[in-house]
Amino acid sequence: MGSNAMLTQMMTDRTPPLPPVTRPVRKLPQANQYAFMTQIDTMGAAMPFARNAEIYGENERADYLYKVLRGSVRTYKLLADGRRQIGGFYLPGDIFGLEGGDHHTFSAEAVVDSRVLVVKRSSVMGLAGRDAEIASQLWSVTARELQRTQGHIMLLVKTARERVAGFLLEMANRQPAQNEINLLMPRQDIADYLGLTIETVSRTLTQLEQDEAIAVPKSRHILVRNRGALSRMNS
Amino acid sequence: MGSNAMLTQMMTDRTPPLPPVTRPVRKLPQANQYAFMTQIDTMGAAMPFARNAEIYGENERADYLYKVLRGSVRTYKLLADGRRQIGGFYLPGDIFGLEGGDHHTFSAEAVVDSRVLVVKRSSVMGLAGRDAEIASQLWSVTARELQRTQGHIMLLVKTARERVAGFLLEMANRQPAQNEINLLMPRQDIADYLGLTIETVSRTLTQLEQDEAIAVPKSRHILVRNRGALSRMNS
DNA sequence: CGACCATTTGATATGGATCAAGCGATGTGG
DNA sequence: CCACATCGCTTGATCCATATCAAATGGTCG
Repeated sequence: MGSNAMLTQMMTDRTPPLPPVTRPVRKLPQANQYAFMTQIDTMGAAMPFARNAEIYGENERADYLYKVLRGSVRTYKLLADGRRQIGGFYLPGDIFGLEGGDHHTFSAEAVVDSRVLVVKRSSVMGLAGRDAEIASQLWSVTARELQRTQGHIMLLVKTARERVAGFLLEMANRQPAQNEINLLMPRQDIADYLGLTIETVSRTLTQLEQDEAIAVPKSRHILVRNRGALSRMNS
Repeated sequence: MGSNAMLTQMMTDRTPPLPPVTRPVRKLPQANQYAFMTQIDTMGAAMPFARNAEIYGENERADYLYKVLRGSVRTYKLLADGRRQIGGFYLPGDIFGLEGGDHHTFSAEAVVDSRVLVVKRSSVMGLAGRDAEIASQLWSVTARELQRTQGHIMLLVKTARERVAGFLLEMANRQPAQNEINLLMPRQDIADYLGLTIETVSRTLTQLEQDEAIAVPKSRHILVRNRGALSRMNS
């Protein structure tokens, strides 16, 4: 709630054109996402968010859309009894907050201190109305997000082992170093993403380590030792 | 696999313009979906599918998109060990098969004898490139599907009772008679949609009936007796 | 060093899966 | 029209994966 006022303020102090963003190169199915990103980069304002700071809240008006510049963002929803479901983790280059309705269905928070590009939704929609290329890229981003959530559904019906393995592969594929995962989020976030408890996540990681599928030199630093074994737990 | 050949054939025998489709009026967030539907109605061919017939298979090229005219369609994915996850149920007026990649990530089958409008994806994409209104509606359909899958995720992390209650509410909201649900699918489909077993679904329905939240005069015919009670199991 | 927070590990409880009948509709052939 | 096979659904008994409750360990920062 409070963040919307802050956003509006930030949006109006027209920050100078953004410096080129340095980010790890990520393999993406469609290369043209970069064009879209470059386009909207000039339309918004970069904003810093401290670790755990709210970016927007569930049920707020979805007047902006967002791109991670640095750090990481999680979207989530709270249930009546306090359970929390995380919808996704977003890394530099990822766009989030793009939803069908005019209100957000999830909340968004910074996982670590982060920098986020904030763009007025109406500007993007307006541009898409005039430029077919932008419209197509807007659709691509949304469709890719749809695919991601479908993959998330497939994770949630599996065993704990399979869920954790799937999560690790997903993360590994998004990191520059293919077999080295730097988790930016605590175990509780992983648990809430996978619909498990923190204890089960921890135990499962220990198991995977004992089975020599992974190594865990530090709790937030995981090495993939046997990708085949992890993959076999999927599909 | 086989269906693609059939589709191609159907698509080429240019069936005459479709007769106006009669369908129950459904409450939809965006009324303009109808415009989109009317537009694409003229672009494709109507095809019949028998109960359980495959409409397309996972990993096939996504060269077409589809709209249910009559009956019902389910999308699903099989896991290595034979488990089946249903991604969604589509009713008359619903569009399905619209995916980000160029290959389908789910398979689609008719739940009951159905009639489906089949439209070349490239035609719709081409039209969207020239007509901003169509492009916007294409985006809306995709974004709404994204919201649906997010709702599905929220279901999958709940208890059996909550999942079944959520499913019933979802179905009730899609039926013309708000408190009367005519299930077109067998219990196994419900189970595979909710990530439960058929036995658990059955037991849970019995429980809900004992708690007077619903009545089940026939196994495929459910009456919502206490919507509040069902809703309270959600959120 | 000590306080605090994140993570792991251990012991026990439980919701839903599994295994196994039973039951009620629907349809088919005699 | 009935006998009986089939299929979809329900109900019962038991088991097991993961949750819950509890405590120990480790890591970070003042």
